[in-house]
Order: sequence, then C-alpha cells, then structure tokens
Amino acid sequence: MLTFAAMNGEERFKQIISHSKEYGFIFPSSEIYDGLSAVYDYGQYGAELKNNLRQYWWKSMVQMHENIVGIDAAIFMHPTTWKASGHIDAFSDPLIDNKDSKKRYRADVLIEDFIAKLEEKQNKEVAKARERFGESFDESMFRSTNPKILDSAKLITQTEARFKQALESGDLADVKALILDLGIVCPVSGTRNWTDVRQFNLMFSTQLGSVADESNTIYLRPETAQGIFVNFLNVQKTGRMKIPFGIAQTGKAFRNEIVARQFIFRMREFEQMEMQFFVRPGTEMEWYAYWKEHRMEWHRALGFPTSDYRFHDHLKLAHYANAACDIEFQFPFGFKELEGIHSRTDFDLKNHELHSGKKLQYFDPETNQSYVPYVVETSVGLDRLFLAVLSASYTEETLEDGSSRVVLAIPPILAPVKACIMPLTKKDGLPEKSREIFKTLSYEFLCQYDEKDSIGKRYRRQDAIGTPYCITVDHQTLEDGTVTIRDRDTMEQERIPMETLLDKMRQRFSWKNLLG
RNA sequence: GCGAAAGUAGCUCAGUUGGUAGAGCACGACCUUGCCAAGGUCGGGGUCGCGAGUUCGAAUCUCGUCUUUCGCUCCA
Repeated sequence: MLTFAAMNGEERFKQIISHSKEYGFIFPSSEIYDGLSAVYDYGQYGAELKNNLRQYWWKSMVQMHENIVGIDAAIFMHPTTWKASGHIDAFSDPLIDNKDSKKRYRADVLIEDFIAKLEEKQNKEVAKARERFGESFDESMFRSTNPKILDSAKLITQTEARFKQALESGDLADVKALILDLGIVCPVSGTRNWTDVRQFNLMFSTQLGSVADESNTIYLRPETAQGIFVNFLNVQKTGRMKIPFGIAQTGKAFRNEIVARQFIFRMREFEQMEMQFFVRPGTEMEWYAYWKEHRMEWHRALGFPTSDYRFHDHLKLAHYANAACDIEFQFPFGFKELEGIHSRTDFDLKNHELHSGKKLQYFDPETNQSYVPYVVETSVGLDRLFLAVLSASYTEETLEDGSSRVVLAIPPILAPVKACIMPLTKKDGLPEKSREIFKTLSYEFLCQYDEKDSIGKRYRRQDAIGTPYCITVDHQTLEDGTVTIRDRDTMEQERIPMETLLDKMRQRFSWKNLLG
C-alpha cells in the first residue's frame, strides 16, 4: 500500500478529504440529496476545530490589541452598499462559450468588438474617399450620404439598442440571437457554434419582505468588509476610538462562483475573518508593512513548517487598492491564497460618503484636521485556514513494530477534543472513577469518555481526531489516586497524581502558547 | 460551462460473457483479555448516486441527470 508520504498532492488531498468525512470533520451539504455543489457542512469535530480557529483569530486581534474592537454586522445590507463598493458593476457578466474552441467570452465584449470592427471599416471608407476627393472632401456629408456607411451606422445603432434592451430586460436568449444574427465568430475557432448566454452575477440575491419587486432585491454580502465600513462612525464615536484603530469581524459571505472547486477551498458560502485598520492618510504603507509581518507571524505561530507559507505581492491592483499581497499556504494542490492584506486607501469610505450623503470623517486632535481615514485590511478565509491546518497536521506514522497510525498533529489548544478519559477495564469501579474525572475536566475542556475496545485501539481513535491527551484510569488509580497521561505526539505516558492533572491541562491548553 | 476520470455498506474497494450483492476495516452486543489497531461468537447496515430505455432478467449495456476530483476558463 502506498504510504501517505509517498503520495502525490492529489492523492494526499483525497486522503485528507476522506479522513475529514470518515471522522466527522466535514460532510457534503445535503448529502442524502446528492449534495449541493461546492457547499459543505462541518461535522462534530470540524465545528470544534473551526470554532477554535475563529477564537484564535479573535483573541489575537481583538483581545490582544487595545485599539481593535470586534463587531458582528448583518449579512443583509442596504442595496446601495453594493453600488458604493463597486460590486454591482464589477460582479456581473453575461458569458458565452464557443463549443469548438471551448473558450469563454463575455458577450458584451464580443459585441463591442464587433461594433469596433464596423467603425474601423467606416473609417477606412472615409480615409479612401478623402484620398480620392482631396481638399474638397466633406466628411460629415460623406458619412450622411454614403450607402455603405449609412448601413453600417444603422447596424451599429440597432445593435447597441437591441443589446442594451436585452440586458436591461434580462433577455439573454436575445443576446445570443444578436450574436448569431451579427454572424460573430470565435476568434480562436472561427466558428459560430455558441452556447446560450448566461448571466453570472457573483452576488446572490433575494427579496426583502414578501413582494418580489425589483426595489426589494437585496444581496447576500459577498464580503464582510462593507459591514465594517458602514459602521465606521458608529464604532469610532461610541467606542471613543482614536486613529489608528481597527474593527474586526468574522462571518459568512456568499459568492456565486462560476467554478467552485477544491473541497472547502472555494465554496459558495464561506466564512471570512476580517479586520479593517483605519489610519491617517499617508501612513498607510507603514501599517500595511506592519500588518503584513504581523499576520505572517500569526500563521507561523501554529508551528507548521515555515516553508509552507509565502507572500505573493500583487502587481495588478484592484480598483480600490494601492498595495496588496496574499499570504499563501502550500496546500496539497499547491501554493494558494490563505489571507489577503490590502491597502484599500479611502476608496470605500469615500464612496459610502458619496452614496449616503453622510460624512464619514475623523477629526484628528493631533493635526486638528478632519479627514477620511485610509484603510489597511487583513482578510483570512476561515475555511481555508481550516483546510490548511487539517492538511498540515495530517500525518501517517510507521511505528517501530511496523504498524502505522494516523495522527492529526493539530496545535493542542486548537484540537477539537482536549482529552479522552478511559478506564483500563470495564470492571472494578474503573468506569465510575473515569466518569468522575471526566466530569471534573469537562467544566473547562471538551473531553470524551471511552471504554470500548483495547486501550491501544482507543489511543489510535483519539490520534485520528487529534486529541492531545489520553488519560487512563487503572487499578493503581483506586489505590493511590494517580492516573497515566499519554501524549498524542510522543506516545509517551506519565503517571501523575490526579490533583495535578487540571494544572497540567491548563498549562498545555493555554492560549498563551499561541498568542505569547 | 467544456473536456477527462469517478460514484457499490461509515471508510477503502472486489463484483467474470447481463442471472436476486461481497470482503477488509469501522459500528453494536456478549465472552475472553488488559497500556499502543488482540481473539472468538452473534448482529445491524446497501432499492449498487438518481431517472429512463434495451432485455424474460441490469450494479453490469444505452441515454439523460446529479455530485465529486483533475484540466481549461474566471477570480473583488
């Protein structure tokens, strides 16, 4: 059998996917109905791990920074929000595929290119005529009388009108008909073998209230950032925040991705952990550099190989940014974006000022000036972080006796279950004693109790879900009050008095280990 | 959306030229045992992704469809 270490990325990825399913980390959504494309549910252990990762982020951002506070904005937002943010214009395209070349085009671009070609032809006609008539050539007269140009101009006007009408009424069939009528061919294959036109709006829409009226259309937020921007003044004023300060938020966002793939890496419903840091204009690059380093350190504190992380600086910047980079992680399928750090300038706040008519400015007592702050954003995909931790912790070990074990070497504080308490046998009062310990520990830590199967088997079961400690109760426990505590990573056992157990666990499962 | 591959028990997979579905592991009960995947006995669990078609008869052949993985395309 192929060992995990010897597998290629794709095989390792598959292994991790089945492990997550088999051990209750992640299930396909609505699986009994064949699942739903690119939507997944977190199972009993997945939910714990995800919660712990979210806590790790929240504690490090909000709890450990006196100038960062957290909010929880609604998923529904006023529709104008998305006009201001640019999502309504930038997130919607009519697309069409050529069946022969398999190339995909934006229908509007195809039609615009066609019109541009017609105009080019007209200009050639005009240029030819100018040569012929010389000095006396009257271009506007020529254009308004030449039958070729008149036809072409008429076609352009008709095409533009028809296209505009089709888009506005959402008549995509007519957009296709228009492309066919115009005889537009694929630049690659040269054929007219087109698929239907489909409108890809990356934002999900729904109706507020019961009336399906256009004006009631609202969107499921495609990013959590806007919930922070619209609350900028609320938080600044009520929290008496002084620049520089940050607002953090975790929550679901929704994007109707054309291609949503790679397990939980790109989902249609996903969770972001974002922090928007408001700074004085002109200082944004310092803060950008600060957060870039700070966020990288946060990831590296998890203890996985440093070589699994790298920066990817954006050369082509989005419309709102003046600097941007990704922290990439080496997933089984290659280096991919895990977190984005963007210097968003004052783009968002300015646009919200514009669309809302409300001033979104900060009076800086140090400079005695009012200004729209600049923003440096850090944005992690929680699901991607989850996948990163899962794939980095999954290991298969071959033991000295030749047997093998699967271990999720999750940082202890993040592990779904912290300890499993097991009686060595099911008799002689050992289960009762174990349950007693289980109850005591459960006030502070998520624990399990297991008395089924041999002790070795129970250890392996806990290894597979990443439980750092196994606490075994044996006959000696009844005599002298000691238990053995077995470590997930070293497999070593230590016999300790029950009284020190809680302290030991508090130490091992302290957030300080990660945040310090 | 296109192309390729795949879908049979919780997981990994067998299943011959079409003839009423199997293994290992896992799961449950009991017996034996007691510190790193022990053994035994018994048991639960699948309308073979779904829907049509061909056939006396379909997990198997044909078509459609859904889902997943990979590639293309796209990516604030």
